[in-house]
Amino acid sequence: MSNAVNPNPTEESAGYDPSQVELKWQESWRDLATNTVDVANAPDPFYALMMFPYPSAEGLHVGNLFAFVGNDIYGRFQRLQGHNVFEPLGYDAFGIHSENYALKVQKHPMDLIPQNIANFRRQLERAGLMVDWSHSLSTTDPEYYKWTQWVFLQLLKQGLAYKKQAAVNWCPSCKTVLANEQVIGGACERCDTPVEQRFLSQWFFRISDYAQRLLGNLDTLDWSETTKTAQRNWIGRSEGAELSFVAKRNGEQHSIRVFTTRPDTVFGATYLVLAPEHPLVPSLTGALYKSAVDQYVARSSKQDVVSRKSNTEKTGVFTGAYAINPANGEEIPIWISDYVLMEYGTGAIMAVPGHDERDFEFAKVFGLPIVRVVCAEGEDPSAPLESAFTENERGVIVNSAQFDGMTVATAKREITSMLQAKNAGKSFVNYRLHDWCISRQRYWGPPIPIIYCDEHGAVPVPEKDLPVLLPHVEDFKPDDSGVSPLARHEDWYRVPCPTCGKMARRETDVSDTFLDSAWYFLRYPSVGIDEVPFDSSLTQKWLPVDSYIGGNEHAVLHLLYSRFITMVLHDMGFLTFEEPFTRFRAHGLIIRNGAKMSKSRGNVVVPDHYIEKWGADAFRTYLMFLGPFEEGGDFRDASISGVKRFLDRLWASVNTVVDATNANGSGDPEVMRKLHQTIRKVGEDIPKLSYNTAVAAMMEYMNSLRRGERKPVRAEVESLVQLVSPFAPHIAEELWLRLGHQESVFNSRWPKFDEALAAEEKIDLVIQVNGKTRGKVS
RNA sequence: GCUCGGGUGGCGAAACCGGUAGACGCGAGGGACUUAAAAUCCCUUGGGCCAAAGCCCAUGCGGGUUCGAUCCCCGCCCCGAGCACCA
Repeated sequence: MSNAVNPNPTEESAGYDPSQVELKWQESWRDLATNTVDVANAPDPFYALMMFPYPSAEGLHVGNLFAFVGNDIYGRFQRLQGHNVFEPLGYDAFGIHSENYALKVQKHPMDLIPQNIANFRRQLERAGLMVDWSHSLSTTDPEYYKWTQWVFLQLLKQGLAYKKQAAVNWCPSCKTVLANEQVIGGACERCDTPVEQRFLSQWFFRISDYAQRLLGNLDTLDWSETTKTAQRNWIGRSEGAELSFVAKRNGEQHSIRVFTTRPDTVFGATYLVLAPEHPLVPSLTGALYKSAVDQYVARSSKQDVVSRKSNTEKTGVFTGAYAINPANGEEIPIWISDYVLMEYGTGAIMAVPGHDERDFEFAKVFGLPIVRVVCAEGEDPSAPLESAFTENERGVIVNSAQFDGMTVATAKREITSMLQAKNAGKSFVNYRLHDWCISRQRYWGPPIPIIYCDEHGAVPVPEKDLPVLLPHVEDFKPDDSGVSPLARHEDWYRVPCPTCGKMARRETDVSDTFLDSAWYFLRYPSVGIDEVPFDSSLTQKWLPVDSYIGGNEHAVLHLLYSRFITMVLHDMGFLTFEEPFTRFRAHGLIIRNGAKMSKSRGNVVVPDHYIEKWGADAFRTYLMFLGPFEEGGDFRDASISGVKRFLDRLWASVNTVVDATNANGSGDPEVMRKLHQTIRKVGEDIPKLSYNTAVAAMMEYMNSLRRGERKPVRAEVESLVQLVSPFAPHIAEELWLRLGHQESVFNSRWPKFDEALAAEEKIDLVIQVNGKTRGKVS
């Protein structure tokens, strides 16, 4: 006999060989369509959704798998509860990511993406997910993006899509426009290049019209609190007042509107500041000041956003003009400074240096008057301010005529109504949320379905002509002309006007990837239906999504955009609900050596060889055992052996039962009690996504099952197999079969626990003296 | 700066509603089996004092409330995430 023998005996019942078991069951699930749902006829639908991945060339990494497995466990558990669980999975394959990669390796994304998808599919199947592959999709399929274009046309129809010439964030490295939310600290979120300002004509969605609804509905959603907070911050509601200051110049009156959260301090407004881009700047600037103002405006428009926003010292110029403070009739100077942003509020502020740090700093630099209008109790109202007094909780109004002595809260209200009576102000709620710029001057996305005609302007492509196919062009490299590479392809670009038939031009921009992902969950149940984006009865049946799991990196953008699109489609009568995700939980991040996994850091861990070595079941269970699902953790392979040992013991215990001639006894009372406690514990933990403690509980049970020399009986192991099945589906399926069941364990029902049995039988009475434990009586 | 998380053994972590802190796993130490190793199985494992029974200390730091605090309150320190010249 040769020494190079296979360490694993091949005899069926002898040893546990994960890969043999797993491949066998994966094939069986495929053949028997175990994971496929009859979407039209499911009596008890449950939609368990996971955020779809971007199919990168590197393949699925353990961070992705961690999230998918977490969702899979939840889905399988719901199935064992008797629901018809729909767990679809597709690919978010458009976008700058794929395009940049394609450019780098000099291949066409239309060739690359299918390869990547095939690789992902292989990895996902190997991991044993309960995915219904008959309802998969890719955002790059024309039969999908046809409807993405349709969504755009619906927003256009509602007046919620509009085009404007706008200062946009331009990434000089990616050579494209970025949405505000893709600019992180003034730099491109993808390549960290400082972002510049450019003026381009862009398509926007009026998401800011929905700010209040998007904010208000959050209170009704069962979502991770962290995610809701992030959305609230992003929407950024500020309550205050909009005030008007009148300025005169060359006999003309100009009303300058400002937004403030502190109308109570208006008596302390000693000057106004306009953003350099403010439209009134030219008409307010006096002849003497023109060259200084022009210079300043030119300088700030050239400056990139990063350095402008991180300017430490206040800079600015005087316009030569004055305005009247509507509260006290005083003339106050009008300045220009880049610390006032055109994008927020009205692009102009009233400066109250006594009670705003930035205004204080500015006033110090330019020697402008600082007036105190709020005092802490007992303070001298005439004492000069050393710094801005911004605390308003215990402030009292001073130097403000009849409002003196009021609290800040009262003065806010009273002063606003006084100004309103003078027609110089009103209460106003301002939001930080900006309209969503969806134009991208790139190739790899769905073309925006618009045709420009000299006579008829921007004409929507008729719905019957959708999709506007993205042509397969060899030359898709962006340049810095500011127009999409598609503009260089005349045969695609020139097209007759749908209205008059004269030659016209296509819109050459493609839409933002976030639009692709803002409605994909509506499509899954209807995959394969050509006539509509989502069939109304299927949608009625499956949506809103019962459980959505995804990363918190999408807490703001993707989730906000999806909610917005859903609301719009609801308002148009396409949907009966206005919130797409009933329940959302953010999973934690799997990090490696203290850092997020990324190719550039070189710390990406691919699951393939772990699955090969330990098996998908052990790897899945290990990932869940690593730490709390909603917190994630550092990836170490250290304790995977413990999980594997647990599965080995499970295998051995169940096979002992299978091999025994008479294992049908009633079970050891102590063990049975523990079993029922475990059934209860695991059943409580899974819905809470407390997977690590569920695994611990099963391990604990395994320990008590094996105590002593005794052999387990059927009653002691049968439901354990069911408890394990969401985590380790293959081994569970195999053991279930060996226990003599004809049907899949996933067609069985989650075991019930016996209340009385599961209750603690012994009560430990702890004796404490002066709060210190002094012993116990059982 | 503001808003959320979080800080517990050598490590990952558990602890319901204020009631035996450290379940479960890894690692480490010891033992059984073995010619030997691997695998498997058993025991020990927060720190300290003690021959032992037992006692003391311990959940980032300092106070407080309570018969009793990892948990509640006040004041700090550190780590992570988000927002940020947002008026």
